[in-house]
Amino acid sequence: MKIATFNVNGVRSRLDHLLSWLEREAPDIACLQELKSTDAAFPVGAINEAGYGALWAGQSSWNGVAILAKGVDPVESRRGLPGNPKDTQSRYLEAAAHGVIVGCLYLPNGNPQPGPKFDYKLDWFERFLRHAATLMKSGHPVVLAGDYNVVPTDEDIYDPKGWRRDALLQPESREAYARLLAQGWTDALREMHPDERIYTFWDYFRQHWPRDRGLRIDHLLLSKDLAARLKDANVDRWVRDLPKASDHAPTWVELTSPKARKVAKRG
DNA sequence: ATGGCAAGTGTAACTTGA
Repeated sequence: MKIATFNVNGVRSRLDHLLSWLEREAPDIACLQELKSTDAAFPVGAINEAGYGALWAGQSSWNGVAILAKGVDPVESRRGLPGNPKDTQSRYLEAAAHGVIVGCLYLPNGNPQPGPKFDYKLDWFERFLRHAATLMKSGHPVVLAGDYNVVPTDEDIYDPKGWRRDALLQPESREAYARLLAQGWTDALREMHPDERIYTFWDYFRQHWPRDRGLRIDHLLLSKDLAARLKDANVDRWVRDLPKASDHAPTWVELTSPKARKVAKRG
């Protein structure tokens, strides 16, 4: 089973790319971020025609997350993080599909820092940490997939010095991510590729994509039982190479089938 | 320290992203 996350940077302007990617890679579950679309304008018809059920939490102009599931309708388990009813930004959606619970997140960017946007990022992160701990304790098979807007280590960026003041590399951001992993989550890409430089985002400036100057900020975190089923993880770089591409590439994990439960033999 | 590019809103020029 393949589970993917893709920051589309506008689901309507990227619809052709999204459909091409779904057709070619056929993920069983796909988490989308940065829809930049209202709920009413979300292209559910085209996604259904592509063979996917969908849940979405849109918002005018910015943010927005969606969960797609191949051949089934994902069953919503949560819309928005607990802990702050005043937060109206569409950044978290959670559902059950194909035997797993998937949390789709778009963690705030936080620039410029310091400032209110960075404060919001850290506050959102704390609420996410609390909810992630609850999910971990539940014992369910869970994947937390999305755009975390955190470069976990200096091995996850082409030039840490050039970005040292950026919100994505701040000690507070990295420490929060480390605390998340300390709950017992497995960073699937890093687990599969412990010594490789792997990027999921290349900004639009200074020809960073052709020069492969990227950042690893889109992550899939697996609960313990799912980590035991981890078979492969990687980045669909070809999508980033399309004309008018999103600045992120789809990132995915492949899991083996859950171990068949032993059935008592008759007789 | 700043800007480079892109998308949305809305139709000029801003806000935001990372």
